[in-house]
Amino acid sequence: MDLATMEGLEGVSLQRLADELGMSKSGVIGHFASKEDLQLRTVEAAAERYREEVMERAADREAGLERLRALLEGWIAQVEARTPVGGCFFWAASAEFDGRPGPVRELLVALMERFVGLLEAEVHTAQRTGELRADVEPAQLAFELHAVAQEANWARQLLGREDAFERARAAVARLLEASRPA
Amino acid sequence: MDLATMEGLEGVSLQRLADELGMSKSGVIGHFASKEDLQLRTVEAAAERYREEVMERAADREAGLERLRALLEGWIAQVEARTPVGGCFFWAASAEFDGRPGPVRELLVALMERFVGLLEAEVHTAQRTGELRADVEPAQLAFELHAVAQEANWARQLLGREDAFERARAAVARLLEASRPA
DNA sequence: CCTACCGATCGGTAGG
DNA sequence: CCTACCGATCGGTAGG
Repeated sequence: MDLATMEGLEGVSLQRLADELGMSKSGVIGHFASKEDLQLRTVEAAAERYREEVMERAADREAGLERLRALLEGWIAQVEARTPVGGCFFWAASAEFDGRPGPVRELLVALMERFVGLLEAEVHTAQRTGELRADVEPAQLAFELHAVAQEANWARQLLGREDAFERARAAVARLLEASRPA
Repeated sequence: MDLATMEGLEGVSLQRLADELGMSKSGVIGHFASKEDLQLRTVEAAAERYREEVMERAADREAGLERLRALLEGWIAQVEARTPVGGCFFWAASAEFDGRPGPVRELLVALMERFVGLLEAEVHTAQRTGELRADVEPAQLAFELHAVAQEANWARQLLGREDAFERARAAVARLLEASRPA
């Protein structure tokens, strides 16, 4: 996961991975059916880590606005903890595979749709509890929340902006506040 | 540029480019000092196209809020015109090179800082003309505006969301409206 | 898990 | 602009 975030999933060659692990190339490939299989399992491992560190912790919080905040803060904190070395695995993988058809792209699409869908569902729940206004469009708010989180990763990884995650937190807080009932 | 946006700057091999152009590999390499030189010139060409299609057109508009809107609409329209084939060159190149030190990364950083700086400067101008409130922080607003534009590219290229650019336009309009004087 | 090997492709050079 | 070639590396296999 770390290698793939920095050098790309395609950039993790079997030999390179073998050197990193102190074993032979055939020793590595014995664990995977092919390089594509290695890539799929790497994406699955990143999804599992994300599920544990972000989704499960948020699931303990009350459904609605509180859980929505926990999902976003969990995402931000998790990526922040991985900077400057690598940053967000899914951001890097998205850009690498958005133009390459195949099972890796399809898996990434399914995972990202699930996460964006979770944000949308939590906005919807917060509307039912009256914590967010009914005239807010869940898909639009989820789009903007996800946008500022991804921007934080971009600004930190490419530009080295140390304040990127604080900017994302401020934007999330303002977006949610602007969506509250009068 | 088109090949690099889809397959990555590293993925454009000299042989691949030669095939595409119907010439020999040595014929291609004769025009460049090295593959890194080819990558640098590709980034420069993309920056030049961006300058012509977005920055120069916006420069004709009145400084302040109107020019800020023109910069953002120019960016959105330019990337929208290139989808679904490839999307935004700089988004793809950012993710590919954010973890690779060297002159290509440095060039990308300089270009992206210039563009974000231009947005910030235009916010500042709009504050001086009274079109935007003085208590708005230019760097924070520029962060959020840039975020929704990048998110549109991500949502369209990876998820195939046809409404991504309309969502970005709506978010830009709302962000600017929320920053106007009471 | 290993060594040894396959054909293909990589960036780049020599020489014209 | 070309052909011909260099050593290195790619994913993957054979055989143990």
